[in-house]
Amino acid sequence: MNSPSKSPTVDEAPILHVDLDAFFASVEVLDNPALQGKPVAVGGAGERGVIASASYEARRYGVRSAMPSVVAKRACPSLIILPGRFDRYEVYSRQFHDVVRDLTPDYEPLGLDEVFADLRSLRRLDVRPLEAAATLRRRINDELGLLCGVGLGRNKLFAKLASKESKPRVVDRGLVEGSGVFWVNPEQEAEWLDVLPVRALWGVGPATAAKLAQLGLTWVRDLARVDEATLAQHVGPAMAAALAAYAKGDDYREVVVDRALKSLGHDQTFARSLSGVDEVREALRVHAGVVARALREKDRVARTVSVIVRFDDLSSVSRSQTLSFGIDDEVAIEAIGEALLQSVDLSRSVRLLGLHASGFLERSENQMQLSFGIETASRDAKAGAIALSRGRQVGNEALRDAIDEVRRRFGRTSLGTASELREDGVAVATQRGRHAFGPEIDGDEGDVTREP
DNA sequence: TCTGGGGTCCTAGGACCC
DNA sequence: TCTGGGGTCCTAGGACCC
Repeated sequence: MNSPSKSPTVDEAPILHVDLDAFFASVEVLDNPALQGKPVAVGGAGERGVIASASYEARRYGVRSAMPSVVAKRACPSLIILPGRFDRYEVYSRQFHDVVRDLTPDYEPLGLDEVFADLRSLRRLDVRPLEAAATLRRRINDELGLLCGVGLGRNKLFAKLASKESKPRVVDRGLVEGSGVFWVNPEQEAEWLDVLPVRALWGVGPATAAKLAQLGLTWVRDLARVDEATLAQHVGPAMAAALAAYAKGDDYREVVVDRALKSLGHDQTFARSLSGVDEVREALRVHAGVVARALREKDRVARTVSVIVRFDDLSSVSRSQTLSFGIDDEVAIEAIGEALLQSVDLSRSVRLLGLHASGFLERSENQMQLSFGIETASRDAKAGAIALSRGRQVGNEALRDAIDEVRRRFGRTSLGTASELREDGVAVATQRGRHAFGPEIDGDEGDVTREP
């Protein structure tokens, strides 16, 4: 479908998409050459593990990412499943971004192993997209030792489809080489869309595909014959608008440079489900440490804390609380988390516990929030400001008020833990000892030491 | 075969303000 | 006295992406 005689200009192929091949697994092979040529995967090896990345040798046996590890192991008994080493992948990811940045600063990462780039600012330099893509690919291979596919197109939709097309494919357990670089010529866009299942579109997963199937919509070309209002009744206005655009080959998503982080968190599925309040609380304490350290590392404070609990039947519930000020320390995050958990039925086995922070403020904004609180007499912010004036980052009083607020919302006598509340309704976390809310919290940047 | 962990975005309902 | 509509924020849940 490529027209080899023509080399598009930047205006004909403005968007580029790069996707590293089998990224995590490839890094593992680079770090341990003895793995070369073997079926390797990165993921959880336990009963509840899933595959995050699989080498092409593993893919020949049908191993795919998101596949449960037990299934993968059955498909490929010799599969070597390694735990993820995300610090390593981040090192490679940064090098990958460095190479892309040499081409253009107008790029947008997606996860660790993909980027979109907008080439239009290179117009005056007479950059030819196909040549630039080939150079990019060669450099990534030479300098990082990694293979990748590069796609070019009029927009993100076609650039991404093109990079996928450029990749090696498993056919009848054999590996078929990809072209490495692929461009969807605008004249051929319609032909492309004609043969594409809706499931191939960005944002169409199993649930949306099922809804569309009920409407008799299987192919992208089918989408062009329903009106957007009808579509919206089934998939919502935003999805309907996106699908209607994709069906015409349009995609209004821009390449967003420096997308701001909006939330961060930590989730863990336990090899053995937790049972009882004590086990869940202990896990929450560990989670709070992880989240707090991540916040401080990224120099953020968060106003909103959320917990998510998934039970053995895979149903889940979430609870969240937004404060008038931001926090970044484990004691505060844990305390809010504990208060939130009080309205969750912890008599059921807990398969997964998640703790998330969002609603970020800059540290300077947080100070303003706290100062402003004095004027508005907002209860928690005022208390926080008073505490701040004493040299503390967030005061005990502010936090206590925030926790009281959670209590008001859910009621004091929540499931499971009511008997463990102190009579004055303060400080859930003080159960474990003197560190929780006592005056010894001085809000410095160091970790609060805790008893084992 | 039975579903991870890092995230983003959307929706709907309720509270609150104007 | 009863009533409106729009905007914004918060919460809970769901879907999706890599």
